[in-house]
Amino acid sequence: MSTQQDSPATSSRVQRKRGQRIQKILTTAAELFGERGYDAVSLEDVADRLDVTKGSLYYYFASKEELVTAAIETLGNDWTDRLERLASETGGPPAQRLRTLIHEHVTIAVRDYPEALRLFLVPTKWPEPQRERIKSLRLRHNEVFRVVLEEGVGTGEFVVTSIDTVLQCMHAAMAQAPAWCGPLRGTARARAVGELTDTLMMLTGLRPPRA
Amino acid sequence: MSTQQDSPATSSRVQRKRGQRIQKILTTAAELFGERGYDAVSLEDVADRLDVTKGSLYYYFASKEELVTAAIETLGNDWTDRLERLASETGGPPAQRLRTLIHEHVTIAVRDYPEALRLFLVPTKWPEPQRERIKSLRLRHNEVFRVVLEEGVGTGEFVVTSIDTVLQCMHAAMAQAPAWCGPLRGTARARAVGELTDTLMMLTGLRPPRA
Amino acid sequence: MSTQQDSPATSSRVQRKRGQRIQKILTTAAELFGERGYDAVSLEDVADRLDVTKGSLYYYFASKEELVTAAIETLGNDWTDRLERLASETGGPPAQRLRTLIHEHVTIAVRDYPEALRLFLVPTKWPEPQRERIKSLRLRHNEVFRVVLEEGVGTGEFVVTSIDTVLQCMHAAMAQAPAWCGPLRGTARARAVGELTDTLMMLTGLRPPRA
Amino acid sequence: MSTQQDSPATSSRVQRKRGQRIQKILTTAAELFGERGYDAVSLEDVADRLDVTKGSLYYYFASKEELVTAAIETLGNDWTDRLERLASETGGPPAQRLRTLIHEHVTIAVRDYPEALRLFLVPTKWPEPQRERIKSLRLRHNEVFRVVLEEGVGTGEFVVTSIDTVLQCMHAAMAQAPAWCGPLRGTARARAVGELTDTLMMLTGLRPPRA
DNA sequence: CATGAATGAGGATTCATTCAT
DNA sequence: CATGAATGAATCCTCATTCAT
Repeated sequence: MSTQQDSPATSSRVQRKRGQRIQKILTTAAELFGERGYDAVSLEDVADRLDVTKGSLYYYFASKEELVTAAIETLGNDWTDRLERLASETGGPPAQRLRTLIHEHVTIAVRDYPEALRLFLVPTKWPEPQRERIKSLRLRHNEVFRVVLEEGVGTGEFVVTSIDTVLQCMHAAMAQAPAWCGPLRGTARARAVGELTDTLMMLTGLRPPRA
Repeated sequence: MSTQQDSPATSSRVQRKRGQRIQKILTTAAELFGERGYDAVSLEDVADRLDVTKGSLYYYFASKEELVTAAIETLGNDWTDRLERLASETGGPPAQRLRTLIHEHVTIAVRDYPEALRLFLVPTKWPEPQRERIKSLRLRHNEVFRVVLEEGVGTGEFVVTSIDTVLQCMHAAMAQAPAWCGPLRGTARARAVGELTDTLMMLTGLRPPRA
Repeated sequence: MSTQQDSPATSSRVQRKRGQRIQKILTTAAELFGERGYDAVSLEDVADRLDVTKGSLYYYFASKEELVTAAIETLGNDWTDRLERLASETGGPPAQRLRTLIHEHVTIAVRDYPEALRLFLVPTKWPEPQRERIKSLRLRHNEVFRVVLEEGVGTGEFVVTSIDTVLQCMHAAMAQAPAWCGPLRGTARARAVGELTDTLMMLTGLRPPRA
Repeated sequence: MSTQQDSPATSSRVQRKRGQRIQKILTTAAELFGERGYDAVSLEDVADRLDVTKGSLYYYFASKEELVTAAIETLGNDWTDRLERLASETGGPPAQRLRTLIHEHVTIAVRDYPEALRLFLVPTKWPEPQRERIKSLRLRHNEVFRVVLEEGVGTGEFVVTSIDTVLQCMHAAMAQAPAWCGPLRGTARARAVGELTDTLMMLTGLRPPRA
C-alpha cells in the first residue's frame, strides 16, 4: 500500500525537508515568544503564523515547553556561532574587537531577531531540565564576550570593577536594543546602534570616542 | 438623638480603612506580578496570598488589567517619590548624587520590590489606556536620573555619547539587579550592589573608584 | 439608648415613608426588568438606578425573585384598578367601551410603563408560588376585557370565533405596543396608538372606522 | 501513487460533515434559547443537550453571542424559505393564501420550533452587528405576509386601517402561539391553531368563517 | 435602616493536549 | 504527515446573597 521508498536518497531529502520545516517553526516560535512572552503566545498563534494547524506542531514537538526550549536553543546556538566566528576573524586590540562584537550583537538582535533576545533574559521559571540547557547556552554566549574582556583587562587596556558585572550590564542593555532601535529606520537606526555601542564600551573604562 | 454623629468621622475612618485595604492588595499584586509576570499570575494567586476570595478583588478592581495597572502605578509613584526625596536631600557634586540615586534605586529594587521592576521593562502589550499611564510613570521616574546626569554633563564632570542612551542602559541593568543580587545574602549582596553601582557609574565616563 | 418613639403618629409617618420607598423600588424594578428581562438585570442595576446599595434592597425584599414578583403584582394591580374604574365609568355600547379600554390600556403601557408590560407575557419559568399569583393577576386583568367582549357577543354586536382567542391576540399585540409606539413622539405616537386600537377592534368583527 | 486521491472528495465529505455538525448545534441552540431565553441558557446547557463539552462549541463558534445569532439566523432563514415556497405554490384569492400562510406559520412555530419565535420578538439588547442581521431577517420574513396582505387590500378584498399595524399584531399574536397551543395535544391543538388562524384573519376585515 | 465588604457558586472563555482519519 | 475535532482543566468575571457595623 505504501509508495514510500526508504532509499537513502529519499530519506536524506526527506531529512532535509524535515530539517527546514523544523527550522522554520523554531524561528517563528522564537519570534512570537520574544514578542509577547511565553504565556501570552498560544500554540494556535504559532500555528497560525506558520499557516499550519496546531496538531502539526505536535508532530515535531511534544509540548509547548519543548518547543520554546528548542527555539531558544537553536536561536542561541546560531547566534553564538556567528559571534564566535566573528571573534575569531577579527584582529586588533581588545577594545576594537569588543566594539565589533557588541556592534554585531546589537545588529543581529535588531535586524534578525527583533524580539527573541528577551527570551534569554527573562528568567521565566522553567522546569529544571530546561533551565540547565538555557543556562549553559547563556554561558557559552557570554564566554565570547568574556574572553575579550578579560584580555583587555589583562593588558590594562580595560579598567573595571568586576568583569561579571560588566558582562551582565552589557547583556541587559543589549537585550533591550530591539525595543529602542527596532522602531527606527535607516540612518537613525544605524546611529542609535552606534551610540549604544559607544556607550556600552564605556563600561570598560574607555572614554567616549568623540568627546 | 445623635443619628448623624458618625457621618464625617465614620466616613473618614471607613475611607482610611478602604485605602489601607487597597494598598495591601496593590502591594501584594505588584509583588506577584513582578515575580512571575502578568500572564503567569492568576487572580486566584493574588487572592490566595491575601487570604481572601477572588470575588473580593473584583469589589475593588473591575478587572485583572485594572488591578495590575493600579499596582504598577502605585508602586511606581512610591518609588519615584522616594528617589525624588533622596535627590533633593543629597548634596555634593553630580557624581556623588548620581551614585547615591543608583545605589538607592538598586537597593529598593532588590530589597523592597523584588522583581517588580520587570513590569516596567517588559513591553507586555497593554491596551492603549494603560500604556499611556505606564509610559508617563516611566518618564517621571527617568527624570530624576536625567536631571543629575545633565547637570554633570553640563559641568563637564560627565562625558557621554548620548544622555538618553546612558539612561536606557542604566535602567536596563538596574532592572536585572534583583535577579543578580536577590539570591545573595548579607555582605555578598551588599558587595554586589556596590559593584553594580560602580560599574554603572562608568557610563558617565568616570574611572572605577578603587582601580 | 433608642431615641425611637413608637407613637402612633411617628409609626404611621414611618409607615408612609416606608410605603413610598417600596413603591419607588417596585416601579424602578418593573421598569428595568421590563426593559431587559429578569436575567439581564442585576440587583446592582436596580440599586444603582435607585441610588442606594444592593444591601438596602434586601431590607425590603428577601430575594431577587420576591422583588420581581412584588413588582409585577403591584404594577398589575394598579393597572387593573385603573382599567376597572374606567370600565365602570364608561357607558355606551360594548364596542365603544371596548375601544376605550383598549385605547387606555395601550396608552398606559406606552406612557406610564414603557417596558414593564412584557413581564406579564413572557412566561419565565417562575417557581410555583409566584406563578400562581401572576396567573391570577393576569386573570383579573383579562376579566375587564372579557366582560365587555362577552356582552358584545351576547348582543350580536361582536362576531368572533373564540372569545379566549380574541383576548389572547389582543393582549399579545398590546404588550408589544411600547416597542412600536414608544419611540414615536407627539402626534405620531397618538396616531399609532389610534391605529393599533382600530386594528384590534377588528378582532370583534367590526369593520375599520374610516373605511 | 494516489496520494492526492482524497483531496477534493475528502474535503467535500469533511465539509459536509462539518456542515451537519454545525446544523445540529444550531438547531439545538435555537431550541434551548427559544425555550428559556438568552440569559437563562448556559453554554453548558447547550453542550449537555448535544452530549459534548463546552469547549467543543467554541471550536465552531467564537462566543455565546455568535452562537445565538447564527442559530437565530439559520432558523429564521429556514422558516422564511418554507413560507416563501408555500406562498409561491399556493394559488387562489389573497384571503385563502393568507390563511394558508398564517396557518403554516403557526404550525411551524408550535410543532417545529417551540418557543424559538420569542428570540425575534423580545428585543434583547444585542450588540449592533447582531441587531442588524436580526432586523433584516425579520424584514424578509415579514415581507412574505405583507405581499399577500397588500394584494388583498389592492383588490378591495381586505379592508384595514394600516397594513403595518395589522402585520405587527399578527406577528405578536403568532409569537405567543406556542405558549397557547403548545401544551395542547392532538385535536385540541389543531382546533386551537384553527381558531387562532380564523381570529387573525379578522384583522383583514373578513367576518369569521362559520359564525 | 443603610452601607460596605465579602463570599461562593456559576458561567463564559482560553488553551495545551490527544486522537482518529 | 497533517488536519479537524474534541476534551478538560484553568481562568476571568458576574452576581445573588449574607453580615458586621
